[in-house]
Amino acid sequence: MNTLSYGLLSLLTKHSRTGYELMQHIQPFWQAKHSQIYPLLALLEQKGYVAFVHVPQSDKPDKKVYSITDLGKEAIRHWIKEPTDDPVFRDELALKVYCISLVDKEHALKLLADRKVYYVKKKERFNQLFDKFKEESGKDLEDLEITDLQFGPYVLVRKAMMKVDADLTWCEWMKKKLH
Amino acid sequence: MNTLSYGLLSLLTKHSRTGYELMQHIQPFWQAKHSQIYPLLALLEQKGYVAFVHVPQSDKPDKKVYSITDLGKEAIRHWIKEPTDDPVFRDELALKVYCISLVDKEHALKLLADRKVYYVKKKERFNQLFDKFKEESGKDLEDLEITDLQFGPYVLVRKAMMKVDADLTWCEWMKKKLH
DNA sequence: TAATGCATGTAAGTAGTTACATGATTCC
DNA sequence: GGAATCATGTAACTACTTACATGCATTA
Repeated sequence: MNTLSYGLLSLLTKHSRTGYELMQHIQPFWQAKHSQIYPLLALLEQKGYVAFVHVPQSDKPDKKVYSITDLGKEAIRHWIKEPTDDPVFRDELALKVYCISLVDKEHALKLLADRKVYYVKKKERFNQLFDKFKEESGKDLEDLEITDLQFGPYVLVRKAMMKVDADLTWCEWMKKKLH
Repeated sequence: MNTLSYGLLSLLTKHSRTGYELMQHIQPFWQAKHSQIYPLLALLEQKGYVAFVHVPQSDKPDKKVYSITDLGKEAIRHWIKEPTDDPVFRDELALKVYCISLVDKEHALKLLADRKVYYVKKKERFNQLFDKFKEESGKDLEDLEITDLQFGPYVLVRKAMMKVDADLTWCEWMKKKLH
């Protein structure tokens, strides 16, 4: 069982989803393609950690809706208590910035401007997610308890928002430094 | 040529280093093991992007000190101008936090406390790096120009410091939420 | 009419990790 | 006496990406 497998189980604790939906919703936390997810779901099903129902559709392709089993929930509880891997962060931009003195100011500004566009889009997506949370849960988000299924996803959105703000602050700081 | 290969070239623009040193210094920007780096250095040497001198040592194992060639610098200038890959961030903690409602408050606090230790250590390392920069460059770090070889590494340390502060802020915020 | 979204899957390739291998020195 | 650091390398494995494959509906 690799980390992504546990990640898929984790997403299924909130509600049932198709492989396609899992692929979409895991993106903010773990970048994975459908070609990696579908075989893992088959393995999870073999092990009895998930179960699926086949749902035929007429306008769209048929789908498999996966749910987590009690065995799957047990596996998750065990996993959470084990030591956590250090986060892995790989950014080509950082490697380019390291040797930025090799190119002129214009190219450096282009590099930064492109990345800023990426961060701004990301921020918008998280803002939308945040608004969706506000709609879904009737009460004030700040009153969510750890026992609430929404708690985890909510605090993760807050984490992502804090980080993207730090990234944008750096972009602005850099722009000023380059005049 | 993969991204890590360009990363190695990038580190060599500052000064010559051994494979072992490259492995150590690329860690903050790109996590890679020596077993991945040594074969890539051999390829870079074959292509004429780097050159090495064999340095025998008596107390420690002999080493190969690599330098970037003019051809290597050309390759880097071309790479910087090409579109940059989106950053990849994979954090097992995020996946665990997603389904944190499955475990009790004590386990959640343990999870957070462990990660805080990791971030505090990281912050210390960056503070030390920052101090080393201050020593090395005679002038005020804020006066560094893009043409200065130190500029890139310096702004990256600042980026890392901003991000680790955001991470620690989130940890504190979480701790309060969990009482 | 070309692209995008929905929806699943496999095959082939690249990237990254873990383990094996060696050996002196230093630190606890 | 055992672990960590320096220093290089290869072998085997796992994880991840890209490409191939299908097909209908909607949108630009």
